[in-house]
Amino acid sequence: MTLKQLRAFVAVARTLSFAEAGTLVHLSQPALSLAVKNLEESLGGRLFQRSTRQVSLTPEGRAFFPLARRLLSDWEHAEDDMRQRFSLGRGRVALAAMPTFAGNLLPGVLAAFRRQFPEITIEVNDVIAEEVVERVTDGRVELGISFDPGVREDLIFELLFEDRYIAILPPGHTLLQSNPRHIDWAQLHKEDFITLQRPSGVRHMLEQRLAEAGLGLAVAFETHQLVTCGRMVAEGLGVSAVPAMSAGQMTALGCHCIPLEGPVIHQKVGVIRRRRHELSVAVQAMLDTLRARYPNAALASDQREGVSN
Amino acid sequence: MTLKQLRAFVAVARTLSFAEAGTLVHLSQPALSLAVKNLEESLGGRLFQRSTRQVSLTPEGRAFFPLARRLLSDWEHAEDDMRQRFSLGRGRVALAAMPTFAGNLLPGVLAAFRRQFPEITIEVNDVIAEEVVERVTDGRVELGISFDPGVREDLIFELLFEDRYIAILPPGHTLLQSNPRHIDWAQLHKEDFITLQRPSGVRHMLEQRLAEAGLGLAVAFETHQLVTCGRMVAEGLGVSAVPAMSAGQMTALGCHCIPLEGPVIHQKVGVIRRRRHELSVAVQAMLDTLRARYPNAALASDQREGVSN
DNA sequence: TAAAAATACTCCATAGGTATTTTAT
DNA sequence: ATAAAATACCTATGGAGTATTTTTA
Repeated sequence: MTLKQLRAFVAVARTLSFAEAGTLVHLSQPALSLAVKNLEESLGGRLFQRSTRQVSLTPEGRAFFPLARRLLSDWEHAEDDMRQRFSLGRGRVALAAMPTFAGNLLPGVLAAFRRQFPEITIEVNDVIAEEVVERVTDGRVELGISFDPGVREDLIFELLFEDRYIAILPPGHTLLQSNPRHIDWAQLHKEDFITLQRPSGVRHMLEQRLAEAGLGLAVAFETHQLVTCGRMVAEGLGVSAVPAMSAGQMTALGCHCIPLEGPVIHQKVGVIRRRRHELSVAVQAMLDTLRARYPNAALASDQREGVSN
Repeated sequence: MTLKQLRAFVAVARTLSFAEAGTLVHLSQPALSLAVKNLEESLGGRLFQRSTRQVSLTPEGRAFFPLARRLLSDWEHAEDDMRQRFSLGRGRVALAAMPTFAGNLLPGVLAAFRRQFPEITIEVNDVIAEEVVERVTDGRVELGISFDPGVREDLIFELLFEDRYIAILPPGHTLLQSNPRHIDWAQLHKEDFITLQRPSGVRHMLEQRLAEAGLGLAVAFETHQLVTCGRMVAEGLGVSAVPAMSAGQMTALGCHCIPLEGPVIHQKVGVIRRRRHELSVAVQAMLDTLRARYPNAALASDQREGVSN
């Protein structure tokens, strides 16, 4: 039993005429005759009762007809589904992003992506940096956006941009009166400091870097959410240091943002994926969207990738 | 997308090796390579991520795998189902039979049939003669067993046997004292007569024939069921005339059976089917079983069929 | 007698095999 | 260096077309 035989059978069963069925399937009448004949031989019995003047289904043919139609339609659906996936007419992107990115920059990325590929469903896992890495590692998501997890045999990290810390202060704060272009960590220490509680990728990263610079944090308040922290600063409860990528959000909350130096703390933010695991077409498209959004990082990451592969 | 390509894909996806998959599908490794390559081209993307040293599924391939397996298994089930039908390994016989036949001779026929084809399901419609004809005519059953419906453009009647009426009397009845080989209708009329109520094929046929012979029925009792009639006779309430094919049943009920003459009333009992409608393989087998059971009628009915076709 | 299916015959596409090359570990 | 997939090339099967025959209403 072959596909062509099945198509031939269905066409003849619909039209009850070999010649007419031929035009339907774009085949000659003898081709249909042969196809049906071979199908009948392969199944071991007649499907049509036919004279040169009339064609009708046998009881077996009648039983086979709905079955055959179903087989063909399932076949075509499956084929279509796969073609759609490959042509980005459908598909799914599962990604994880750390909250600072997910809440600030990701929405813009997703909007751009969705404009281009409206049929692709997107699942965003808004989890802390460590969890992002974990979810990529065990395959729950194909893509992660987080800090550089360091050299890992099983992962590829591709830099998108280097983030840095900025200070957030209440508008009109004394430190701002001289209208400085930046302020130092040392200056910030004299103020009530609000920070994020552990376990937070941001907090962890921050402490590590400050320790390297010989500085510690004198913490007045701790919060769980960056939003809360921002609001507390805006209300004049203290000052804080947050990743630059959340500057927009902080300003919106009523904070004043200003670059932090002495030292400038950089952290690599990029895309993490599994090594030796091909990305689905949809996820590849998402990765391309991300790259297009952060073209300045392209050179560095390309080199990095070249080495790793 | 072709069947062979799908089989190739599934084989490779199972083994994750083109060479090994080859042995599974009885194909050479290059054949598999080509098949998968063509499938990928037809779908518009890669299904496997492969180097010469290792083969793994792409995300799309992983999504396609269960789909492909399902398509193949549905395909094979459908094929199998049809082959089974044709080889009588499965199938269905829907037939209608008038009660006298259904209750007396049919069980033996069905037992023989079932011994030979245990996988065929049988649906018996135990309905009066007229209803048998109707159910065959409108296609609710493929086969009917009843009286000859007469010349019909849309039906074929094939004689199985000629039934005749027999008298049933209580054991030790006066008519039996001379131990006769047969008795006459006229003799029966002097007794209390028990008959079947209208509408019954048997009763109808009987009255028609008696009227032709110039006889009427003086009915003492009427019943709906042949069994009731038999039991009433056995209890000495009267006598009756029933089709010979129910002789076994009547004897079992305690009646004495004896041929009825003056006149001998014959009625053709046979198989009715639709003209110009092929029988399913299963029903054809049932028809053959019936013919084998009544070989004496074969000659006559073959002639009849020769004329009618 | 005419219309439609079956058959005959030819040709070409493609699937499959063998031999060989390429590639990654 | 080796094992496995890809490629090259050839052959043969079978599917599709045209022309023709057969059949039945």
